[in-house]
Amino acid sequence: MNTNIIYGHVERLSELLRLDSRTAGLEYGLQPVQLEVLRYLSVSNRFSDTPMAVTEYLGQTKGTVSQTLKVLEKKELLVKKNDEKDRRSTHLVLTEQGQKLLEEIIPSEVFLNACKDLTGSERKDITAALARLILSLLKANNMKTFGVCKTCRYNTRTNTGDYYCNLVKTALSDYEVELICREHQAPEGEV
Amino acid sequence: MNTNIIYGHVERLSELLRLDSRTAGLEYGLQPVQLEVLRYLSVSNRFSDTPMAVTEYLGQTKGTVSQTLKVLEKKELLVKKNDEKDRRSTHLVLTEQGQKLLEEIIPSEVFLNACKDLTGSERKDITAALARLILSLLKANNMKTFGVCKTCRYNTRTNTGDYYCNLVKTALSDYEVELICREHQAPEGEV
DNA sequence: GGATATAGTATCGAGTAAAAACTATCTTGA
DNA sequence: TCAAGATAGTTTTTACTCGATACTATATCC
Repeated sequence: MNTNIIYGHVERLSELLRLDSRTAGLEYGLQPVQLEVLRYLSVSNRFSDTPMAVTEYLGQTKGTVSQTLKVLEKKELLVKKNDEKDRRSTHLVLTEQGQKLLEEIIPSEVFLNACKDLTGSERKDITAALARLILSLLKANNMKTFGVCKTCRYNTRTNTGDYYCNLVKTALSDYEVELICREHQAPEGEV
Repeated sequence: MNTNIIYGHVERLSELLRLDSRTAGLEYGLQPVQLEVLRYLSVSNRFSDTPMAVTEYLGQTKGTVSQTLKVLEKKELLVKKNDEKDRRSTHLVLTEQGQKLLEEIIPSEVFLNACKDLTGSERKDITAALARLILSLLKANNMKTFGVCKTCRYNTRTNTGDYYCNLVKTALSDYEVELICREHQAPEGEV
């Protein structure tokens, strides 16, 4: 029964966000999914900024995602850059305009007002609760966690203190370890 | 900044639920919104089971909702009954088939598995956190709370112990006070 | 070096959602 | 009391989402 209540709440919250997102994107002619893609790309690292990564993130089909990206490209909110090593693959980079638009629209005025209504400890609780639920859902869906490198089991530090990814065998900058990676794996033992 | 993280989490959760809902409804040819309408109607009271109430709940336009309802009616998951007093108004009643379908599909297997992963206290925390966030969002959107009569300021008890709504001036059964009402108002002081 | 896997695109069809125009009924106020 | 306006709901049109399917191009694996 408890589960039913949680489901109901998540459904309600989901609908409210969709409404908010739809309204926020409206004046720029952007759909909820398009905003979501922009937000994802703004925080994804260089191994995770491809159409296929977006596809996995959204859980949609690649054809659908391809369409969405085409629209965003046409609106000049992102550009496609060929991968130098793998010529099948393209990287999606937000344009300055795209980055700016995203910062303007999200979070929306309404969402910010809603958060103002919360105390600091409420925000902390809510953040933790959401993260916990998302993790369980991802696990149940056999979906990847899309966490940032800093929290990944593959991330290590060299004796000079630099970050190094053991999966792709590459050094990562202080900036990069804060970005989302499609290969992210929680440390063993955690969930 | 905290706010940005919350927004991101809600967006992610929202996308995951949508995916779940889409998958769950797929084999019955039902869309996420349609499931949402069915779920709402299954827990709404006799003042809140009209197309207009659904419209308010979803935050969509009445034309859109009218389309959705038409589909559900055609699938024989609900029937429309004329209001006896106000002939403009119709009540939406789930058919046995509709009720059964809803119970079968929602929450989905995947969602249930995700919840199994949570401890009792985690569930409690998550439920509370979601409720808190939803309330703030509704407030910021100037939307109604859609709570159950039992928690409404208009709900009172007569000296015989029966429930009575001071807004619509009607007695309510023990069953009815557990249903959602579109006129729901939190007691004064609470948010 | 040929089979297979992977990244991505193009097209089509079913469905969502808003906007605007419409009907029917109810309420209100001069 | 009856005309004006408010309310409940439908229909039509248009733009967009998303999945399915079929397609091209490149990479990988025996």
